[in-house]
Amino acid sequence: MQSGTEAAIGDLLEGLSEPQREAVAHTEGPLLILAGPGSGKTRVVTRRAAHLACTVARPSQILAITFTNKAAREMQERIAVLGVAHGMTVCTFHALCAKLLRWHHDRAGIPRNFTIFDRDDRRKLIKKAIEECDLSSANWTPAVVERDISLAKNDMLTPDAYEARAPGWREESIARIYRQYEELLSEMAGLDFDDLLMRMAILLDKDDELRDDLEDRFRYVLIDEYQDTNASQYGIARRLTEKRQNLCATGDPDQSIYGWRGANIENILNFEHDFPEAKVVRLEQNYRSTQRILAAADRLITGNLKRKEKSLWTQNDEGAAVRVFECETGQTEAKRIAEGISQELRSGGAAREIAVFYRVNSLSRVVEEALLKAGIAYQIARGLEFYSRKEIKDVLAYLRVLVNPADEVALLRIINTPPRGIGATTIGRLVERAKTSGLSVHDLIVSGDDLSDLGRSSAKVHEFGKLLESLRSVLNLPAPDALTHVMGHSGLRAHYSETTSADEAPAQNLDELITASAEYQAEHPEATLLDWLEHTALVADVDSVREGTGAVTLMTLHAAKGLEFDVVYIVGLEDGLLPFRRRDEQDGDEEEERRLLFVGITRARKLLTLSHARVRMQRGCSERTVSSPFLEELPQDGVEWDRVDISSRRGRSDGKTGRLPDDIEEWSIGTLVRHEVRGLGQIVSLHRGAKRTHVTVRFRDGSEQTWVLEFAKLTRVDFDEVGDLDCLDS
DNA sequence: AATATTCCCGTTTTT
DNA sequence: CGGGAATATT
Repeated sequence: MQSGTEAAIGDLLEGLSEPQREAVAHTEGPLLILAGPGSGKTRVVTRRAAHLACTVARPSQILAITFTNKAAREMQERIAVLGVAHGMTVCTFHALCAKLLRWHHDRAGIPRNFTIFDRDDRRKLIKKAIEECDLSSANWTPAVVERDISLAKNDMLTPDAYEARAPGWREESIARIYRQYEELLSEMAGLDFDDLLMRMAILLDKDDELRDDLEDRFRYVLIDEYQDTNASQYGIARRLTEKRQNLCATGDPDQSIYGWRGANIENILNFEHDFPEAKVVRLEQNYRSTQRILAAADRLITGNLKRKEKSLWTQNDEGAAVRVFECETGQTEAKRIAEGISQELRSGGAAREIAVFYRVNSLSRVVEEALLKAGIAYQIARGLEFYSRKEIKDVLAYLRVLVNPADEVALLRIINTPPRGIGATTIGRLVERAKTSGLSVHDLIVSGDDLSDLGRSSAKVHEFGKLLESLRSVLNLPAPDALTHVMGHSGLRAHYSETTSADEAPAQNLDELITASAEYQAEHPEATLLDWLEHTALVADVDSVREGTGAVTLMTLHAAKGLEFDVVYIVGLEDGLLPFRRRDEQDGDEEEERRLLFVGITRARKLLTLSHARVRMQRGCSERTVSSPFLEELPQDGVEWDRVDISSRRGRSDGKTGRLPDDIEEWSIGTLVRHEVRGLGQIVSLHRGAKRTHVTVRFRDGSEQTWVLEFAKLTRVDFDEVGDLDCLDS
């Protein structure tokens, strides 16, 4: 910051386009950077942070907030290269809130040792809340209730506010469950993901002194992916920058893809209204993709009404045509992609520069199988998979209980893991007893007083209590040592080693967890066990994507945001899948789906391939598909349609997708039919609509399924044929 | 109480 | 198809 500063500042402004330079050089006051894909946003943002640190601020006064740990890490690294990172705070919203809430727990009115409840924990607790409200979880699906509560929290609605906003029979019940759930959380000193944000937003709202302190501490705030902020995050952003208005928001309305998580695209659209003094910079030149890829993206996104007009342009080459593969099944689709990738690799392409994106995780399977068969190495962006493994959650649950004894979800997980003779009835009694006595289950167990009514089990429970006591000492150890100790003394290590012959993965995963914690400890020497535990709760899928692994990357379209690859495949461009639509056909947000595809397309630098299958197998049955309307929104020029394997398809070859209408006469209730996958069945109902006929078939196992007749893979079966089929089937 | 078996249900997308 | 829960078995 002293000598050579002039030169350093000069360097930071070097080699930038005019709008980029403007953004980097901006210091005081609100700034909105509308950054199209591949427009060098990260470059601008990191340089601007460095520039601030060289001119008007100390690094410690700069706060940069991202949505994923990966983005935070990358930003930190790229600022470090510029030589000024030290002391800057770069982290995710969730990590920031967790830290601040821990630090200011007394002001927030929560215990210092709160634990973060993940999705599974939350679901268990919601289930419990539903039961305690005397509602049936058959009618009140935990998943649905969970979604509603999460959305309410993202909008910063308390149960009362939620109920007041949309009064009704359903809302009343949800609000009751919500209240009960909050009660349970607070008893257990737990916060879910949404709480981290909402509590922080509320705290900043009401605690002037704290807000003042934080505003003085963080004088320059930068928020990445502003289009994905929800009400809580927006509240935090506003409150943290009230005094100085030094908020720099970067984002792109066309890449807003988290509406389902409560993100409000209006936050970025209204930025200039919120900050009338705001300077707005548009980064529209694309440095990433070929002309043809960019043209496809640009043409597609024009279909959206809710957006800020942007004209994307590039000086890059025209490039190869965008390809559209039409395939017969998901399997042939995957096979063709594997072939394409093989070819790419043979001609010298690097595997790490190739990616496959899909709308839903379940589509990864077919692709994986095809890549495996073709001998192509791949990595999947699923960090969560590791942390959601049984053995890993078991160990972490021990630590959670040690840190926060009130954490009943974790306690019930480990009370009989590994098996120690404490069964369901005993656990039920303990929980009941805790409820009536007002003690936590943990205290009940550890206090050791008369548990004699538990009979033979009381000794085992007592023993478990002693185990917990003896493990307490690990709280002061570094994470790797604590883990080793807990794994050894709890019997988990032995438990998972015994089963080695069948499956050795669990034992290996335990080792891997120790390694991971050691890595973390090395990176953060000051960190406590609690810090590490918090860290494990806040990892995301994308965070696990490593660079330079020499493997093809597979991930969801959501996870792909912010990344780029030379070669990109996007699979499953089928109506209902992309754009995704729920089964109960209340249409989703088509504009958001379009943006999602836009995000996917714009990840590609050189070669883009979109594909769809005419028959898609999902949850065990194959169904006919309709190709995505988005495909028709692509430009005519520069897009090459490839329907090469269509000739190999079975059945009609007249090009019609459904049966002729007069055919329908032959289908009625009682008709015997055969389905490709499910076998023999009988039509039990038939509903004729204007365009489509819905048919419900009951199979021999008693199950029923409904299809659109025109698309169903059903064939009529004659009575005399049935005898034979019967023999075959039985 | 622990293990083996069947059955039932479902999901976008994620911090 | 696959995971988790209810159910059957030892």
